[in-house]
Formats: sequence, structure tokens, C-alpha cells
Amino acid sequence: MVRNPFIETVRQFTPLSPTSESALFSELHRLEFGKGHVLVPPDTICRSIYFIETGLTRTFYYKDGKDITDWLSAEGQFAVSISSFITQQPDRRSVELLEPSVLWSISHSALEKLYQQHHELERMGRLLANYGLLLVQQRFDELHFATALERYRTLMTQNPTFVQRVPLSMVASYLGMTPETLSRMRAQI
Amino acid sequence: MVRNPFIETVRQFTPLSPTSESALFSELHRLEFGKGHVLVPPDTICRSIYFIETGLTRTFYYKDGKDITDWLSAEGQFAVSISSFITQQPDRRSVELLEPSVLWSISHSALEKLYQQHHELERMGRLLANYGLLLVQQRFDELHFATALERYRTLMTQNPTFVQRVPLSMVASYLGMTPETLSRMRAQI
DNA sequence: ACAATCCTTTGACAATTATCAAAAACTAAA
DNA sequence: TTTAGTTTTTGATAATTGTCAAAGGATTGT
Repeated sequence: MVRNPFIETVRQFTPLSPTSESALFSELHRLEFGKGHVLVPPDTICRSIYFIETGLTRTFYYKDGKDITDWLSAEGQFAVSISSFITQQPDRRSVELLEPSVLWSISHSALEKLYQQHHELERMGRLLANYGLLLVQQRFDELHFATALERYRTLMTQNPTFVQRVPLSMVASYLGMTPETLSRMRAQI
Repeated sequence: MVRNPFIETVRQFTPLSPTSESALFSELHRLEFGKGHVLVPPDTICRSIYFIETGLTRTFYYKDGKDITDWLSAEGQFAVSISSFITQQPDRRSVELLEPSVLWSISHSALEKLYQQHHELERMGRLLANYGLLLVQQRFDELHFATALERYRTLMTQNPTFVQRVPLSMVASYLGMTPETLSRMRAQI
């Protein structure tokens, strides 16, 4: 029974045999980086997925010269440039640390190999993809027809720590608004 | 070698052995319904996923009394209330036919059984979930920081038939704007 | 502690998009 | 074909959000 935060999170999705667990564990790498470290540079292939033991990351890209925060992940969550990881093609999205972090990474190629060898791990991969789908769909719904104030309120109930830990200019683009608009939503309580 | 549009599409994601193919095929049901037929009523559990051989479907829900088109699917694509299907919990999203359609359905429980029995099919499920993730992410990006005109233009290049086949009021909410705004975007060419 | 920088807020104004109303265009049934 | 109903377009106006500029706060390094 491996004791590792990545594995323990994965177990909540599907039970794993000791064989699968140790095979998975043997491909994990523990990483420690400081604030500002770039996990995935822009226009490169995202070759690993990162589980956050402690710390905070953001995925972002530039559109028309503007810095757009696409995703935020904290402890217990995954950080990845999702479309690049799935397609193994370069993507404009970049991933960086907003706080010094302890991460567990596994490479795309190692995962592919594990998927081939262990049906259980293939299932884990499917369930993690399903989970990701739910998360993206939730954010999609928010943007679809919620006002700036509604989106801020949802964030305050679902991820209040982001507002404390992430610069507001990044929270603003995460929510699909300008920093000025976010500041005004906050003033409205 | 099964000849079936669902199976042929799935083969493009991953190769399937004859055994897996016939196991999958044996769980498929061919369905034919007229325009307006409701595949998934609102606030019910979406128990099947539907592959469209011919026809057109939309997923929609009501927010503040307004009808919002969440997703459109045509021949060669899948129709499903995605979060309900994944969680097997009720969801406000409803799925209906916009044209008379020929569909191939498979139930969630049959899929679960097949996933258990055939590693290859579990892989297929994982790859289909990955594909869905890419699609939702693309639409998320659009809404995040593209203007109404940009969103209309993207639709015209990526799915021009939707504009011809779907009532414009539904295309408008699909794109996250009012019918009046869509009409004005169209007038601007 | 202090400067230098960066982040956030505030204000004035502009652009985008929504709302409401009515006219025009289209569709379907008799 | 004509009519009744629905959808789409157009117009006037309002609400929301963005842009630009400047002031106020906070943070960091020396």
C-alpha cells in the first residue's frame, strides 16, 4: 500500500491493486520548485502531468498581447496544459508556479506504457479524463450566460482561497473580465 | 469486421479486435426518431450516449426562464447530456432532435460492463473522454475572450452547416449572445 | 527604512452587447 | 394561394463591461 498523495487521490477514483499501485508509483517523480518556475513553456509539448502536493500553479497564454489565465490549480489538484498533453502537440498555453510547490509528475510516455500494461490504470486514466471533462464543463457553463458579478460570487463560494492567493489581475482574466471590472465587483461586495 | 457507423468512428480513435468489436456491436441499438423527439428529458439521468448516423440534436437547458443551447451535434458526432452521463445523476440539460435522425445508442451500464471485460474498450472510453475534453476546452476558449463577431466567424469556418440547419435563435445562445446580436453580426458579414 | 516597482482601486468615457418594440421575412396549414 | 403564426431583422435606448489615465497601496530588495 503505497503512501503518496498522487496515489491516494487516484484511489478515490478507482481501487488499485498493489501491483498497479507500485507500477504507477515507480514512474512518479517528486519535484520541488520556487515561485515563478515554468513547468511548461509556451509553444512546447506538455510531456508530463503534475499533481500538486503543496503549492499553486496557473496555466496561461497570450491573446492579442494580453495575459490570460486559463486555469488555476492548488494542492490536491492537477496542473497540465491539457490540450497539449492529450494531443502531444505544442500549444500556446504555459504553466508556471505562483507559489513554491511540491509536485509529483508522471510523463505521458510512462502513462501510455502503464495503460498498455495495466487495465486498472487505463480505467484510472478514463476516470480522470471524465473528471477533467466535468471541471471544464462547469467553467464553460459559468462563462456561457453568467454575469461578471455571478462569476465572481461562484469563485468566492467554490475556491475562495484563489482570491487570497492569486494576484487579482490573474483572477480577473481567469473569470473572463478585466482587473478593473473585478475590482468593481469586489466593491459591490 | 463489423460495418456500423458508430464502430467505424470509434476505430479512428483506437484499433479494436474482432472480439471487442462484436461485443460492442451487440450492445448498440439503432433508433429512429422524428424532429422534436426528446432523447433526454430535463432533470433526469442520461442513461445512454447517442451516436448520430444522420440528423441533428441539441442539448439545452433553461436559465432564468431563457432557453440556452448548450451543444449541437450532427452526423458522425455524439449526443449526450455529458455531466449527467458521467455522474449518472439528474441534470437540467435536456437533449432533443432538431431533425429526424438515425441514432445508435449504448447504455451507460452496458458500457461499464464492456469496460470491465475488454481492456481495449476501456481504452476507447478513455480516448473518447479525451476527445470530449478537447471539444469542451475549445468552446471554453472561445467564450473566454473572443468577441461576439469572432465567435460567429469561428462557427462559420468550423461548423457552417449549423447556421443553415439550426434556428438562429438557438445558434445565438449556443454562441453566448442574444438573437438580435447574432443578427447584427451576420449583417456585418 | 526607503526607494522602486508592481498591483489594485477609482474616475471618466467609450465600446460592446442586451433589452424592448415593431416591422419584415419566412413557414406551414387550410 | 392566403392567412396565421413564428422567426429574423431593424431601430432606439439602456445596461454591462472595457479602456485609458491617474492615484493610492502593497511588496520587495538593498
